[in-house]
Amino acid sequence: MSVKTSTKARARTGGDCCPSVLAAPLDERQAADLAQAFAALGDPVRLRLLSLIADAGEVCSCDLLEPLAKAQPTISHHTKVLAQAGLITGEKQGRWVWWRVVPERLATLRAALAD
Amino acid sequence: MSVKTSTKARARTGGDCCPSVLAAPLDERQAADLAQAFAALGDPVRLRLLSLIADAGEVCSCDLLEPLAKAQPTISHHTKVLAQAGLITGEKQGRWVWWRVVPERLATLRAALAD
DNA sequence: CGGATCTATCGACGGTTGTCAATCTGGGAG
DNA sequence: CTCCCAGATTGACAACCGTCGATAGATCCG
Repeated sequence: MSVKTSTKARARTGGDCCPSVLAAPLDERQAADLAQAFAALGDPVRLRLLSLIADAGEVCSCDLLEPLAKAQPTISHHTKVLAQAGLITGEKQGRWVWWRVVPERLATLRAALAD
Repeated sequence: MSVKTSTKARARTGGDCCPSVLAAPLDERQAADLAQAFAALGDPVRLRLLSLIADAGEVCSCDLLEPLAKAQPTISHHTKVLAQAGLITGEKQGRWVWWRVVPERLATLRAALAD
């Protein structure tokens, strides 16, 4: 199976770098990676969370509690999911954690939806 | 709060047409709509299913059973989820249902990940 | 009509997920 | 050192999700 997919897929998608859903059938590995990222976006609270971080540039978790109206462990859970999907990154400074979006990861997902 | 967000958001996103996660904080409605679509993409089997449909242009469900190695009700379930998210559309012809992708919906999601 | 085929629906089962109260950790502030 | 605060972790619970066997509906063929 590797022979069949490699030639076709590489020619159209450029290999494993940035697979596209539309260009050629995904193998299990690519599908699993992309699915994890899309699943992270598949929750309204996380989407708004990401949106708030993007809008502010840098946000500490404490600033997210009020606009999202969720308990602190819930916010912590969601930031963890987004971070594990590579969509945000957190830098600890003193007592606070400063969250920022990872534009490259978003670009990867955008590319996956394009041909 | 409606005053604050309406002016800002409309100016940067063009209203409810094609909201962007990065441009301005999403309201609950936009977040819920986008989250449903991204959640539909958040499963490896559905991603590969979408990929197969896109690659073939038009596919009947029976051609999806073998490459995905899933039972027929499972395939039917996944096509339903993708269709409800607006990502694919099915046209019944005789005994078969021909599935096609909806490029406009994918474009909406791509726009949501851009600024 | 009767049998065959494609698809959708139902019911059930196990696993995952979103949520929060309670608790733990670690880094300032006094 | 002690207290306080930001954040992570744990445990628990309900809700949801992916999967499949069984079944039902629809359509074609002989």
